[in-house]
Amino acid sequence: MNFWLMKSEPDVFGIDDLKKNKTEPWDGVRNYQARNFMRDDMKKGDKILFYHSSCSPAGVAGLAEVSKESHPDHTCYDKKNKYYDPKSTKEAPRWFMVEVKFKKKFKNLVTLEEIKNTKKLETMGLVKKGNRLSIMPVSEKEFNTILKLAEA
DNA sequence: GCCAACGTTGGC
DNA sequence: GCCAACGTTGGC
Repeated sequence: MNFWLMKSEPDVFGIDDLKKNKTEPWDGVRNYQARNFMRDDMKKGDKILFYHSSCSPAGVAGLAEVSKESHPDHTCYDKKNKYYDPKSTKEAPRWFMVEVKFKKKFKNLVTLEEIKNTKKLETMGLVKKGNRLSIMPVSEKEFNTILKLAEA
């Protein structure tokens, strides 16, 4: 079992949207490192911290889990789609995605500020300088610490 | 809207 | 393979 943090902009797709849709294909990821995590390491049932970025306040908004493992991201084949990539073909797909399932919305957002102020969480990729990945691994300890903060 | 940090692209 | 130019991310 692995643990992950996935970023999303709530103006575009937030925890409430996931709650409403129940599941969501995580399409549009066009970063190789993030793609590799989805393609190679994310397994069904893995737990996900759903993070709201580019908003105020930014922070972990709830929990999700992987409901479908890696499969090609179809949005790169569609010329009209903003994620269209002519270098990715059906024969040799370049981009992959997983499907995520809603688990829980936190009563209280665990804000980025709180995370920064928590000693146990200073190892998180999220708060390391220069890390702008939209998907990143989280340790079980970090995951549980976030849960505690959410319940506090 | 600004801007620092970083990834990607493309000419050489 | 280098590196300048450009695009994107994301907190503030």
